[in-house]
Amino acid sequence: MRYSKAFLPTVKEAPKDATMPSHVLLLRAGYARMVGAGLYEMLPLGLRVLHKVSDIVRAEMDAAGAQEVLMPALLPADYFKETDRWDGFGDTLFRLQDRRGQPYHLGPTHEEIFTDLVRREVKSYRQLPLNLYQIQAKYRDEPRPRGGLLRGREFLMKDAYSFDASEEGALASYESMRDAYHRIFSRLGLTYRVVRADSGAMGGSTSAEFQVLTQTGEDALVACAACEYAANAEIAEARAPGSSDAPDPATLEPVGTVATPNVKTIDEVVEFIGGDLTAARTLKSLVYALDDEVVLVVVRGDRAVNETRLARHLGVPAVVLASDATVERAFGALPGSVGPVGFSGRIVADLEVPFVVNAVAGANEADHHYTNVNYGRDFQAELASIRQVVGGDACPSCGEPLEAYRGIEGGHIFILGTRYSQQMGATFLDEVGEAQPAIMGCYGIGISRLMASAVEQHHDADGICWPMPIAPYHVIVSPVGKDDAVAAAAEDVYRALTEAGIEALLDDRDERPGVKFKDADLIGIPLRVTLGKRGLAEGTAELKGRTEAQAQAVPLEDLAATLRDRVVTDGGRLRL
RNA sequence: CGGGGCGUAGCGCAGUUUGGUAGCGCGCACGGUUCGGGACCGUGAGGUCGGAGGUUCAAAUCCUCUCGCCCCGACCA
Repeated sequence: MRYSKAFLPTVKEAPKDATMPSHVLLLRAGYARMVGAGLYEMLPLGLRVLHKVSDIVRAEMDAAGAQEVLMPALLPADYFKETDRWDGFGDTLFRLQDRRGQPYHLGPTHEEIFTDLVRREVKSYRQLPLNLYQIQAKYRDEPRPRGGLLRGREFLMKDAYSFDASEEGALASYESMRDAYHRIFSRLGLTYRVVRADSGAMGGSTSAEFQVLTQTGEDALVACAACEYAANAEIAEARAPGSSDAPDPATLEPVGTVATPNVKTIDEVVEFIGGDLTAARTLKSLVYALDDEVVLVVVRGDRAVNETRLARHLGVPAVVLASDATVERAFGALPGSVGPVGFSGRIVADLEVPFVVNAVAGANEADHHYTNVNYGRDFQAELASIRQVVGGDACPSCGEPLEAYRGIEGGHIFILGTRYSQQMGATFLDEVGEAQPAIMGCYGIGISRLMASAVEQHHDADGICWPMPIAPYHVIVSPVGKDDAVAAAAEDVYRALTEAGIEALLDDRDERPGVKFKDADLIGIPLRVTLGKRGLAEGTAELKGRTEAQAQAVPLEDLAATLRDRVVTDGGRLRL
């Protein structure tokens, strides 16, 4: 492509609405334009990237035995009504009517339509397993679109649906997709983790999220640097202190009482008592109200309670802090003065609590705290892993420090079971002629979201730094200076690269070198070949990787071969 | 949906408090000088000030209503 002919509008200043790096850069570098909240136009460069991502996804899906189809985006309401999602999806569903007043919607996800197709066409176990997918726009009227292409109201998604005759088959389909996803995310050049998440209301079934690690993602994660452990912070746990850390009984001091007027928070306690007291040597006591009882929850003073884990431990959907009145009734003191010592009700303590020696805790009396409180001697509790994990905590699987990340959910796979097939009557006849509902799985990848995720992960102060496999072009050829010989040499190079199957962008604009370099960096093409009259006199061009500081001189006659090797090594695909 | 903020030239902004002929930078067009990291000089085009209604001799500015967008939160296959 010749830059002079390309529809490639770069801008110096970002629209003020854009805050995320990917949003700013994709707009500035001429990949996309916004037309409304969560609605984007894909310009030529952006579409090239989407195609590259799609091609990789398609190749790996096909290799895993899935078959591509294309379903309508505009769908009659009947299907969602069959599974109660017409109401269940709520305001997120884009609803519309045709001229006769018949209700339709734009597909936010396509379980029903695929299930319908299969129930009409699949009659026998001999036709299973079957895995169908599509790459298509999805529509969701999000309460709040944000982050540019990261959460739009229209977005490009690959969704696949597997149908199996048995549980084992469904698991095999799921595992095959999981393996394919690993290959896809690796090939895309993304740093990612497979993460267990709270399955929430959908509940119970096997699922995994493929999270692209970034500083700006919507989900908080922890991931181990040393092993494969990674989890959504909502459900993550840390390795509990070992028995070798157990307190020496000889060091336990007798319990004392201190007057702590108007001292409520842990920070205030630490400051008021002073000395060598730290928050880690206090106990934080929180009171949660269940239907028929109150539960005292104790964590180390510098920790936060993970309410998702607490709710799981208690076997309830969600937990709510008790009101001041409830707390006073149960403890004779208000929050800020409550503690486990002397409380006869249910106490749940985090696994770290037994290792806090001679702790300060609320005395269940206004304006008083106990000192030298020790678990076991002074109170007992159910022990459970209920604290919020933070970066630096020990990995539950290998003990090495966990790192805190934010992640962008780029893919999600799960086994659906028979929810849809049962409700919609998608059955097949098994070996003995009995009708059985197909066991389903579904597997999504946010194509346009991954494009933005890649930018979140691969950019610097000057612009985007595309991984080679999804870069819109492999190489940008930048002749500098007004010399005719340079321009001619650039044409030769461009032709040679194109013939070698390398996707090259020739910056043949009549612009100053600084402008060309700034645009090249902004656009983020992985390799740049600079031609100038100095190098030309020696028969060389400069080759510089987007993320490299130094350029290297390459003889012109070696250029095509050198670039070919480099493109292929970096995961690019030659167009031959 | 709750809280906050913003709509003025293609983009980024000033002007609104205190009503009085709509400005700046970038970009764009033309001419000239420049040419290895977003050059410089000159000339010029471009805006119903988000929309509707009202107050006033006069509204970007004051009042009412409305639409849109962004951020935080709630929500989220």
